[in-house]
Amino acid sequence: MDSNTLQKVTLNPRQQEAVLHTEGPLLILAGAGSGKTRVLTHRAAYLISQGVKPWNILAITFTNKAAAEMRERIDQIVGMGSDSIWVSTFHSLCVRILRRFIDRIGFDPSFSIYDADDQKSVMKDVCKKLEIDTKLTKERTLLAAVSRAKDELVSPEEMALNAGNDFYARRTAEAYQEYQAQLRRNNALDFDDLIMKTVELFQDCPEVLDHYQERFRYIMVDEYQDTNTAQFRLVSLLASKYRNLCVVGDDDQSIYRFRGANIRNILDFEKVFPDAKVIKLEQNYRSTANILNAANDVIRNNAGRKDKRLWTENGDGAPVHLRQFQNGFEEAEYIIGNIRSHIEKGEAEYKDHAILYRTNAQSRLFEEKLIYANIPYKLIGGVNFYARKEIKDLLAYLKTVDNGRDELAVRRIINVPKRGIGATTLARVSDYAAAYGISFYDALLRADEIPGIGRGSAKVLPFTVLIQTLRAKQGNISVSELLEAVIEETGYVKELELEATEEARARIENIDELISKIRDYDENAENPSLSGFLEEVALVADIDNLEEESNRVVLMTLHSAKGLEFPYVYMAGMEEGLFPSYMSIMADNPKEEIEEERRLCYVGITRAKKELTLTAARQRMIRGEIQYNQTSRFIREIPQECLDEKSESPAKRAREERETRKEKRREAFLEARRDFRAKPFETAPVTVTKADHLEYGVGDRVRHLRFGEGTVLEITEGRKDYEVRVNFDTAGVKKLFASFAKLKKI
DNA sequence: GGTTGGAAACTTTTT
DNA sequence: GTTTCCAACC
Repeated sequence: MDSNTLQKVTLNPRQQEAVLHTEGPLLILAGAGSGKTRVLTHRAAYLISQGVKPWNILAITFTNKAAAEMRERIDQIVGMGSDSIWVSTFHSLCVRILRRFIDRIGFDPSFSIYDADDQKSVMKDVCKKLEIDTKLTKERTLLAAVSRAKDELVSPEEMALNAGNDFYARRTAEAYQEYQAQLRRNNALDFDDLIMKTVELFQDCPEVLDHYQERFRYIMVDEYQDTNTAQFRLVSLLASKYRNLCVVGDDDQSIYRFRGANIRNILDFEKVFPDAKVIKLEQNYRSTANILNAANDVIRNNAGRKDKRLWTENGDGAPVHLRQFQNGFEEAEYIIGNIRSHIEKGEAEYKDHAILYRTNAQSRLFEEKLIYANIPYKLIGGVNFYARKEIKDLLAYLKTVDNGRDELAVRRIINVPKRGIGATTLARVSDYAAAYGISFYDALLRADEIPGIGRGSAKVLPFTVLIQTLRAKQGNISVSELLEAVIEETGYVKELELEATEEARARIENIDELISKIRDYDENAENPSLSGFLEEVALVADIDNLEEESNRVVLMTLHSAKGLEFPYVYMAGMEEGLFPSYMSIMADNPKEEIEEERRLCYVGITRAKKELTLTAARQRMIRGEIQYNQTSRFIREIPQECLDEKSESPAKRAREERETRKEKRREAFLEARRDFRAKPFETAPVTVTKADHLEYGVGDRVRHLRFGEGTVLEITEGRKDYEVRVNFDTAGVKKLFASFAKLKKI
């Protein structure tokens, strides 16, 4: 590709400039919807056309999903050699580097990666050991302090020095130190360590740094506004030799300050790299003018931002809709009704709609209403699939097989299933391990030598025999066979089958999904290995599972929505105290915190392509208490002329009716949700699974979640699904799709 | 050593 | 309203 062909691929002048500027530092300030991924991918293609070797290019993103997307788009325009370009998230890049070189800084390359749950267990242990009263100082607070320190590349020793005579600061530093010691004993790193240790490695081993500097001569960083100090240092170290660093970001979309993102990284880029070229992309290709004006006028209220204003050649479009309701139920009902009317009129598909909210807790109401309305949806966020108990249990077996020093994993499963090994026995084992300087698991292997264990050792034996057998098999069998062996030997699924509750069934389904995920891994990974699989698992985020092909309404937090776009966007819960959150209003530095909330609002608004609807409720149940909230200040910041405001009439349904039905519905909801939720690892992009047969036929009596009982009038077989016509006793005749309706024969 | 019930805490966002 | 934790019981 030369600069002439570049003209043909419809890049605007600013975008072209960014693509053509290949040498030296470059800051691209890319407003929402301004085509930055386009620029990045074309830039990669242009670099290669100029003779740059594909393997000398590194592109860093924050999520696997973004990385996969960029990879795909680069493949499309680059063709040959594109797969040698490294497109990676910060975390997987670091893991890859550390697996190869971490022994240089005294770690074992087979380290485990600890998630938030694991971190909490470790910190709990630390508090016990240091006699920190967790009623006064929460593990969470300590972990947050540790995380912040790591984001800022502050070591435990430095933290101790900085603490001076402040008692709490000193205790925190002690906890940090002990926490690191425990991780090291378990041969584990937490998320923040992945970045910090890589920086440490680069600083301590110039030859390793040089190796990667030579490797990555051209570096691009996406979502630069979300980098923290450690990530910034990492990138600067890598780029310091050839100085070909291109960062793309939008200071107005910086929404991860709470996670350590340092907005100064983008605001001060030109100070750190005085020779940096700065290019602003302000033309928006995504939204209508009304939506854009709303966004511009909201964000304008923030101080200390880079000056820019998005514009578009698109038409005004519909006004931004604003609706206020009596409560959250009506809000949800309205939104779902609105979505349904788009579908019925044939204006849009399910997947064209996204419902965005501030907190995960708000999703439940929408889920309920969507189920009743027979609308397929995909929920992003909440409890991560890999954080579920059953999944963590099984993974802990695999981790124990993989890394015997991961004491946390061993302790997690030593009594799963129940083996009758008590706290006393475990304490003795622990003491023994400490006394002989061996790992917890190795101490278990010598259980019969441990004094004071008595019968305990007989109980430990079957466990160690199981693990040893699995270890012997490892290498000869695939990862999925290993997991199946674990399930078989432990009787994990059998036990759940015996329980026969709704919850147990859901757990079994999750396990089935884990099995298919591992099979998928075995078949598709380049070099499938147990450690490789565990690593992949540790680094996925829920958003990575959002498949564009699947036709479902999407539910997620405003944070998760960054980088996505939808024709119809609903921002729910636009209330003071909820959004902006109570926490931000009451913070020590409310100005800054509210500015962050405002950026979040800006992100939400700019997700919409065609129509944006803002909703609020006058009263809302929060933690079982009713709260009365005013509409969000952000609504008031939107100019009247882009708004179309209507107040909706009170609820049609009586409240008492809700109360009496509540219990029944809860059960039904839990059951339906289990079937309804999109499977995290659906391999085929089908949206419905047509059943082999239906358990009911014409003339049968059936029950529907919302419509109650009725008689089946007709069943027609479509290509993808059965269409069932039912005459409901109270609701009349309805046409339903079998896979969504979940009709039960009675 | 395991089970159970009730109190307490929790909710801002997550790679 | 839901989840987590802990003490008292079996």
